[in-house]
Amino acid sequence: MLTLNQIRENTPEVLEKLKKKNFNGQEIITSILDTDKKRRNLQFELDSKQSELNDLSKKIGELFKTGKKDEAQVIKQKTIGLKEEIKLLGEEFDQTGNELRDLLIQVPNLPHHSVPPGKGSADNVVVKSGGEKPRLPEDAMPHWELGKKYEILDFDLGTKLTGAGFPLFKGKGAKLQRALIGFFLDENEKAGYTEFSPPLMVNEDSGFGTGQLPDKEGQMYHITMDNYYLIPTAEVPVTNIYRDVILDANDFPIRNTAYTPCFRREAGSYGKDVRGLNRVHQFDKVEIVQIQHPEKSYEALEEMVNHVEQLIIKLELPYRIVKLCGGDMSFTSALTYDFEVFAAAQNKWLEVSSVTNFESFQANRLKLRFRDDVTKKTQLAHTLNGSALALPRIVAALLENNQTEKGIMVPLVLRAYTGFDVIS
RNA sequence: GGAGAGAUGGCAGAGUGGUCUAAUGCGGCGGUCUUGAAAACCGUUGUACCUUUAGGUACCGGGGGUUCGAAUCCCUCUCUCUCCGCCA
Repeated sequence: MLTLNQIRENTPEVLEKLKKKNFNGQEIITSILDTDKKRRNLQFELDSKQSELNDLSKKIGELFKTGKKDEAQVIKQKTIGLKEEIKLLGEEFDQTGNELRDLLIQVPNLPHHSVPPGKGSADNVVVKSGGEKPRLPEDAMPHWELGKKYEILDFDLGTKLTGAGFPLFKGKGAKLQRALIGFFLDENEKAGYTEFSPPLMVNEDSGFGTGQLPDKEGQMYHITMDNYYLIPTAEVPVTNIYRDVILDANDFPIRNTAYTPCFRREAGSYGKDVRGLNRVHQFDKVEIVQIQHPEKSYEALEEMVNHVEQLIIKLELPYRIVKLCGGDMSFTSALTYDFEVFAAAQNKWLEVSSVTNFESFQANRLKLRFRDDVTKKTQLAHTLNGSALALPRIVAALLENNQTEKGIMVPLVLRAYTGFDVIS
């Protein structure tokens, strides 16, 4: 959520930036400014009346104390009309406040100046690539067939237990999952991230804080009986730790990491790259989150990008880093780098991480602030997050790229975690 | 699931209808003293919004109500603690 100050003080600039995100904000920004003005006028009126009533009440109190009941009765009469006015004004004020909020949450975050223009994924910019695409044997298989062949991955049983998109890993497949999680967490810890193991369900406030609610409500599994949501990413609990928090400037940087299963309904995406592990309803992911000083958040973003890149390099996967264009970025993002690895048997690039600086967009919803050392005033912090890394597509690429006549070779860095070198 | 108690500032903790503009203590910050530090003493110490020389309004777990006036009374929800039951 943008702040009113951002919109009030730089209206033309805001409109210009929104255009880059393919969002025509002219109409909504105008009504935000109007509604804001209206709300402020109402507040001034309401505050004045309230102040008047408070004065009268004090007087009545004094008169009662000194026994002048008749005079008190006279003043009491005066408060009747005033109270009615305050009630009506209060209702209008609250309503206007709600209208303003409803408008504000519809405006996407402003893109960073370096975000490339563009309408969709075709306009994203590959900023770096690395690793080598493997040469596969003649009879190379996609990962869903490899999973069957080596009995490590069973989609049919997952469907039996739950439904489509809930894969079941078994034997060395299950152990590979555990190895990857351990490897990622250890690497993140070495890079200065503190490990968390958060709740997998969150309440409405948390869903709102990181921006999943209300707009992406249909993408989360909702436990209606208790009004909880299954988390679509660890970002939600791990960032909401800092909801309604005022940090000290020297608390920065905060670096957190967490492994969690992630649950996504993926409504509306049926039939689009959904084979095998490419798109599933439940998957494992290790997430990194940073809370930073506004002046340092882009440094932090680069640091996170470098860190994620190192993880992929250590897994020996061919990859590319993509800077998302204005039209392809998420609603909440100011700047996003996607990481894609190449799954050779499918001949496809699969997104395995999305590293984003939200600037103060989430912080404003979260009321996540810090106290400025110099001015002693509170100010919104910046939040960032990224996957380090999401497992299923990494597994897909590992299985496909590392298949040999002898079986699937486990990357060197994982062998201490798996306890085996090859899946055969 | 049943019964009871409770939720007040960074923390502890008083306040049960009218200077509450929230006591007091601890902590934090500034100062005096000191070679320096500690102790002692003095001062200061929440958030947000409106208007801005100065003010004003709201906030005592959330929401609603009674009243001229609510931290205080009533209703309701959430959470915490104690005991019982069930259970990994």
